[in-house]
Amino acid sequence: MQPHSTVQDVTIYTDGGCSPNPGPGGWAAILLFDEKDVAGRRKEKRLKDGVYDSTNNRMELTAALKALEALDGPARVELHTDSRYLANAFNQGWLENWQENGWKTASKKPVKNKDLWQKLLAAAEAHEVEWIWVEGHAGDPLNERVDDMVGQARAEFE
Amino acid sequence: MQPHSTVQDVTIYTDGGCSPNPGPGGWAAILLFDEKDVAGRRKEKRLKDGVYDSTNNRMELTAALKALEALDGPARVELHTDSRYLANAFNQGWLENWQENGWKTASKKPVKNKDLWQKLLAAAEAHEVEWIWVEGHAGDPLNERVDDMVGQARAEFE
RNA sequence: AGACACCCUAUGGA
DNA sequence: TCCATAGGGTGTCT
Repeated sequence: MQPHSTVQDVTIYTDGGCSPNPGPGGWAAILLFDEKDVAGRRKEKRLKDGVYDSTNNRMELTAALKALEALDGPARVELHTDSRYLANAFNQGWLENWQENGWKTASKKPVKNKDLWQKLLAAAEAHEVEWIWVEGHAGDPLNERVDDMVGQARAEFE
Repeated sequence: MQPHSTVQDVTIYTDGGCSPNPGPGGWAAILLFDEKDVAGRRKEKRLKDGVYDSTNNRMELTAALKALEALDGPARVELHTDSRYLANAFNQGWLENWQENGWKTASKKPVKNKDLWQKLLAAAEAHEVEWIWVEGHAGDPLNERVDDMVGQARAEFE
């Protein structure tokens, strides 16, 4: 046995959507762990679910939240999302500003989806998360898989 | 020939914008006269132009200025604008205050666009102008036309 | 603190 | 083409 860091590396792909927006929605996440299974394949977890009525952005946030909550212990995470809304909130310091300003946007209006943002902050705190924005139609096979899963999840709530 | 008043009635639609703001800008105006042409259609004048660098507010003011300057003789004018900046300057007495205070704002700072405001005052003096504020996306077809013209004008200066 | 306008970005859809 | 969900900013005034 080799010694190993207690921090695992995880790559996560997330997506979410509603049709129409707002309306029935779905989200999905694929977690790829560094650990291998007995066959030598990268361990993987897949999550998906839906709701009868939501918004595209809430589904994008939910996908990331559920993925982070599905981690067993502290992890170094690369989380891929096609949502600028989500990626910029972390990468452009939006969340820090909102927390300092009492959750008001730059135009002094209440930040939407505050409940999810706060859960997301709590869930991300335990880990070292890198938020990676990926262009919507970038052709990455993993992203196409997640997209399919969102459609499947959503279909059960139409 | 019928006798007619020397004062004509004119309805004017104006708009202006920059993209980005500040940046390349355009303005446009549609003037609808009461006179009919030989086909019995309301006579109409359309104006538009652009500049390489300006601000949204300067473009809104310019649209109104150029429209008033395009009138042949004294007129009763209904001028439609979606700019509160422009409409309030005339309707809320801002301009009167500025002239009395040596072109200082309520917070003692120099009024911006003084050059355009002064030309506008001069141009409006010859007429009886009613400044009508219209909500930006009110769905009025004439306003949509003017909006299109602004885009066209601006496009030549990008 | 308020208002209007001008935009910029991405996603989700019809 | 259109709309909705969301954010950032500037131009201007009271």
